[in-house]
Amino acid sequence: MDGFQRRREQKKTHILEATLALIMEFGVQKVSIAEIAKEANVSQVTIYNYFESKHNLMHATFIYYVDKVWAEYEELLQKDIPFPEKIKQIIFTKKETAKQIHPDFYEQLMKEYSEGFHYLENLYNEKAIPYFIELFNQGKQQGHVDPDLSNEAILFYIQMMKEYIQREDVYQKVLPITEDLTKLLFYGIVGKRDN
Amino acid sequence: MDGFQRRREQKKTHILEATLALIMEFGVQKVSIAEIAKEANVSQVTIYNYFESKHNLMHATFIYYVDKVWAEYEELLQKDIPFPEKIKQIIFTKKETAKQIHPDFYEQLMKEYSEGFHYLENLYNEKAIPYFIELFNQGKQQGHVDPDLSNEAILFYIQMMKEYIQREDVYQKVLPITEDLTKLLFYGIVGKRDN
Amino acid sequence: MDGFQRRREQKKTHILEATLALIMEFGVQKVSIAEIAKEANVSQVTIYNYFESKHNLMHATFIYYVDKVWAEYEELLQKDIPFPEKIKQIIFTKKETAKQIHPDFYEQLMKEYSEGFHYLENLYNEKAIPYFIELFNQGKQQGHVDPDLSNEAILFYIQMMKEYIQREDVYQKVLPITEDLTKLLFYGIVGKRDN
Amino acid sequence: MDGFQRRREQKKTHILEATLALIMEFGVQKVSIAEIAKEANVSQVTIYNYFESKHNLMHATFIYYVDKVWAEYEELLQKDIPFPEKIKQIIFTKKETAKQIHPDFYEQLMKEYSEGFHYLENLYNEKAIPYFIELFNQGKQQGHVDPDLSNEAILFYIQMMKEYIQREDVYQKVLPITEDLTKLLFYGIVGKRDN
DNA sequence: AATGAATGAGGGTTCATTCAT
DNA sequence: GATGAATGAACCCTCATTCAT
Repeated sequence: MDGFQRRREQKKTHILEATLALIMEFGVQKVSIAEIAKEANVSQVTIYNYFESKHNLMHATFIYYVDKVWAEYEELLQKDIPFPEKIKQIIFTKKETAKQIHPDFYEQLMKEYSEGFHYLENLYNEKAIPYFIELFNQGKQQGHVDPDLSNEAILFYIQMMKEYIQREDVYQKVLPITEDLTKLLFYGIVGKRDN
Repeated sequence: MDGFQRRREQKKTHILEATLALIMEFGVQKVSIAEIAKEANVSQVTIYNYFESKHNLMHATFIYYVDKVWAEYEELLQKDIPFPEKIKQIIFTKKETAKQIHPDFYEQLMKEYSEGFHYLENLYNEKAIPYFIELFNQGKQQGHVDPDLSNEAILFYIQMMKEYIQREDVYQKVLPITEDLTKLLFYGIVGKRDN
Repeated sequence: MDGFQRRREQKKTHILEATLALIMEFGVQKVSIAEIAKEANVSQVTIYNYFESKHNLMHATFIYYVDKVWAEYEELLQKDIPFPEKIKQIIFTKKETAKQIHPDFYEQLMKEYSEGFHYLENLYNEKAIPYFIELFNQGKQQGHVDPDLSNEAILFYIQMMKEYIQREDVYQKVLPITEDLTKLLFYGIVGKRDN
Repeated sequence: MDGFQRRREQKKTHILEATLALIMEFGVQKVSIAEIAKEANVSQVTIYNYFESKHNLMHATFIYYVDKVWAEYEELLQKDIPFPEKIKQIIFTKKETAKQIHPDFYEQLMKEYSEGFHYLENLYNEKAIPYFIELFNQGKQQGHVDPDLSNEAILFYIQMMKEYIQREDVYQKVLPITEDLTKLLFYGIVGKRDN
């Protein structure tokens, strides 16, 4: 990649960062191209030169975001720590990237940007899922996980806790009850029967 | 309330229903006053005569919606059925009203319509919470619930499952794993230790 | 039609007149909605309330124009004057409406507004053509027209002269040679063989 | 002209060809500099380096076009064939160059590019007209043309038929009635009196 | 000399809101 | 009290043209 290309990529990234920041706070619809241009210190047309339309810009921003999240995630998955600790970290570690995520962002991802969504699903199915399956199977062998539970259900369950807990409006309430939530995760509402 | 007042209330309700229907499908931002007016078969100005601004209309619609949901909910809470069954119903019964709820709806509720949000919180704190506390306490006494768990944590947990499962994009995936999710709810990932 | 409807129609006509005037001078593309709004003393949005889009406005303007032209034309066709005189008037009478017609107008009619074009063709086929056929047949019987010529060819020929002569850039040159052009029309370049 | 100059001219011609092709299909207004640049495989700025503005580029393209048309035309005029045959060819021969001409092209020529127009008129007056005058005079002497008709009128007449017939929307209709149109050209609507 | 990048001005369109009847 | 009509502001997008390399 020559100097031109590199500068171009840098600027693109710059615009994507600005877009992401604004989108996460205000949502896709409330952010105008004019605002993005201002935030990124470029003219509106420059954005069009790079991304052709608001739709495309949003699509590209999604991809950019997903890649970023995945990069952070992967690191955690590779860590060599005991099973229960890893599960706890997966659920309760609030990722930098997800901090200020705006619900509208996901909504748009689902409804209007199906391409972006497929990209996400692909990544998920081909990289994340296989890893989790392996993780759960290990957990079952080591006696940390009820072997009668389907991996799908466990994955769903963990995904649920993770996503819900990261919702900005919810996160505040989680902190004081983290310990109890961990217990609920492992032993349910019936609780541990340690006899 | 005289005839005039009653007619006025009817018309208001009519507008609120139309607004709610549109909002739930398309979200607050994508629905214009013109569309609401058309759906409700009134002129735009009539809406302004009743609600003064789009903001106010949305606020009123939230209140209207929350009351409606609560009415449905209350019924379930009063039912005289065993504890585990009631918990399952609370979580897995998909309410009519919530069926097609649009994420944007909650978002707006949180961010822009704090008054509406406070109304919701009030209702929740003063009516729902006390009932749940009572319910959990009973559960603890009957041995269905680990007495060491805080009520806040259990409530949070149940709320989480309920809300997450009712997300339209999620609901489809839940059906085949309902049994396992129930087990997870009661016994956690470690599973039942029935010895 | 009540007062409201009538006022509405008047305003519509007003906008159509303004549009027509501007279009004829500058062409469809060079005229902006903003300019039309100014010319008609309404806001841009009012135009959208009536016509929904620029495309629709142009379409309506075409219909309006065609009807207008036809009304003028019909009058001439009904006149009770001798055949040669009528032909000459048809060709050389410059109609008020056609005075400042802009080529772009026809072009758009052809290319983008096919509905409008079909309207025009219908009118032509069902009203104008039958009259001409009748006229030419009379002309042939009275010895004014070569009976071997097809009516289609004659009609084409007359249409050609009429249209070409009314082109603004051409009209100026026609005046001094009107007499000769009449001779050419009736006798061709070979000229009259009055023996 | 040295090598630099020659390359420069080639590039200019290349741009002119691209411009002409696009203009003829879409009209002056619908073609953007960006499109021309793409079609000609140069950057937009290169076009500005050569032609300074869109206006100038269009002007140059007109000149280029006119010269091209004239070159084709001249060939026909020089042919040594009988008078009636030559007239017919002049009118009915559809030139390659004119095949896909866009009405907008003429319009712009008339309204905005008066310089280009003068160039055309000059060419016409100084090269074409004298030739036609000579041709018609020969025609008159040979008895093919009514000697009472002014050369201006005949020229106008032929020009009219030629231009009208070459209009793309018209050309289709001409073919089946070519024979009759020829008769009309030579003998008018009254027809040949061959007694 | 040639290019990629950037831009100000303007176009069509939509929307929440007000005016006038 | 209810309505049709009207509007200013804002939005997405395009284009001829200039800047910087």
